[in-house]
Amino acid sequence: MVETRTVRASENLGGTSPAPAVTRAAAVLDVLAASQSGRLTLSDLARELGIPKSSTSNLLLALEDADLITRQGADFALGIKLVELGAAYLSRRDEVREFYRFCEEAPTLSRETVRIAMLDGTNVIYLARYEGHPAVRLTSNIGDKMPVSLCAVGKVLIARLHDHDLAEMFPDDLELPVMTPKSLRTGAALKAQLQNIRSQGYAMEDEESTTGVVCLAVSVPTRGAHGPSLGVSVTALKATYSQEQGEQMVAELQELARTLGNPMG
Amino acid sequence: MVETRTVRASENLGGTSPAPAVTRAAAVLDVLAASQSGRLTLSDLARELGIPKSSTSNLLLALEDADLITRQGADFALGIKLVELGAAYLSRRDEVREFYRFCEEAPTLSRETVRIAMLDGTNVIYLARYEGHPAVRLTSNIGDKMPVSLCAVGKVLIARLHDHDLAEMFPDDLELPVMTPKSLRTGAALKAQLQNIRSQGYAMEDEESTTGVVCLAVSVPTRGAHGPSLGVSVTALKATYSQEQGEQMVAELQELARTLGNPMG
DNA sequence: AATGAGAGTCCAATGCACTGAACAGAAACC
DNA sequence: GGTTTCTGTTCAGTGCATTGGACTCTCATT
Repeated sequence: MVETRTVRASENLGGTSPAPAVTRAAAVLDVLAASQSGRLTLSDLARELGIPKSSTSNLLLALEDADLITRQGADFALGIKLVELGAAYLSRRDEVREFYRFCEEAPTLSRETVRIAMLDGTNVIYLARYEGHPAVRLTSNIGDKMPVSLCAVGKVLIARLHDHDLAEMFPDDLELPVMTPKSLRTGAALKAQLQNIRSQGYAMEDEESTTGVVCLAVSVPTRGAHGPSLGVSVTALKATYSQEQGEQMVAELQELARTLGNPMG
Repeated sequence: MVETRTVRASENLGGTSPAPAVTRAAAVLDVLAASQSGRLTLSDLARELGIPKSSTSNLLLALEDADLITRQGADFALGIKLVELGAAYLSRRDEVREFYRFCEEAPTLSRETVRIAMLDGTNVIYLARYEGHPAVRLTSNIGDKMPVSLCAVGKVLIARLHDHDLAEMFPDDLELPVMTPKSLRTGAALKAQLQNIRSQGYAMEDEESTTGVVCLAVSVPTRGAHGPSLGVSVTALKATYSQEQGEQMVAELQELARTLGNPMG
């Protein structure tokens, strides 16, 4: 945490930014979310954001007033209102409801750990998790972010993008985050897999984020003009994973994806 | 939705409000979260908030820029960033992690549906849910809000408050929200239960929010000076519920509460 | 076509939110 | 005790964000 980023009106190059206080307030939330302990003092935040303490004080008062942050003694932390707003977002996505319904009734998936995720830049965010049979106890929670290169859903979702976008997001020499010895290490390695994923219609992750764990994922056709990129995945233990079981799970995932893509549910 | 509330600097009576743009931006999020469809146009929002369209436009641009809202054609909706921030909040609460760990290992609770919630005004917000044996398929999700009068956790949490606070929050003649024939209907009825809850150390909900379902809840001792009011609850089917089973579950809930209240986990 | 009601955008004038510097309190150091 | 280095708060001046009204565009209705 050495770098100090300045959030000024001039930040958005190419145009003057409206409501700079809002932009800065959002930056406060980001900094709190990214901070190790989740608790920072006014001065910490002012330093981190590169804005005067007096201005920061005003921002924090307004944010606290709106319950978006809480004051804990001298420290500030994210507020419970954010959980509530996040839940409000999810409650509007009826894919989530349909996802649960489908998982409960699917012959194989109903006994597995299934997740639905959406693409957000070069990460995926998990929207819901179904745990039919918690053989695999996941550490990831709803709302958690994961680099696309490290999970099957991530790979299957970026496989939908155009090559020139991919080239921009993942230059050949880009160093990817590494979590296990099997993690993909460069943009080139990642892009090399995509053609294969496109032709077979699903993606696989083989111990790339967690040793001993494999994932299969399928992309959900975008419903409507403004929908996000969604994908569904199953997580299984490598030790008990078999080819036939994998094929069955992919088939059910594909049916789930079709169901979610269809506006009637 | 007839009433139009005006969000001006003078809103916070008793003092001028700093960073009014932030206060208004938070109001935008609230309105979107509260709206039926979750999608409103710029003009809708301007009307609802009682601020000029041009100002609203600026707010929305800034919010969109921060990913806190998304534009879907002419409509605006809550953004995925809120889910992410909500998850960041939860990830910092280590009570949640400990809650899961405890539930998995507890003899009885590990096979039940258990939740942890926190008090937020006259509502509780669910922070996590453990589903050991999904006999009871809950419709509530993490981040969902519930009036305290309708659930066991709510009742056990307000039982900790002082009488004068209770008198203010729940006047005798206050009409409470009703979801089943057994729901408590007035502030007086709610307060009448509290003395009993205090003396027995746990609260029960008997088909007050969902017919056929009972809940037991215990309050978690507040850890540290600035901690929120937390409670844990089990949900069971009334049909299969027995006295002995209830006693066992209360005992385990109390142990869970002690564990969570203890700073070492 | 013509009209009206809705949407969102634009821009100059202006009033208020931001800020810098000075201030005060707490804690840590020598 | 004195000094330094934190913390957060206060306030008057000023520069920029806000805003009202005019504008454009789209879509129904007559």
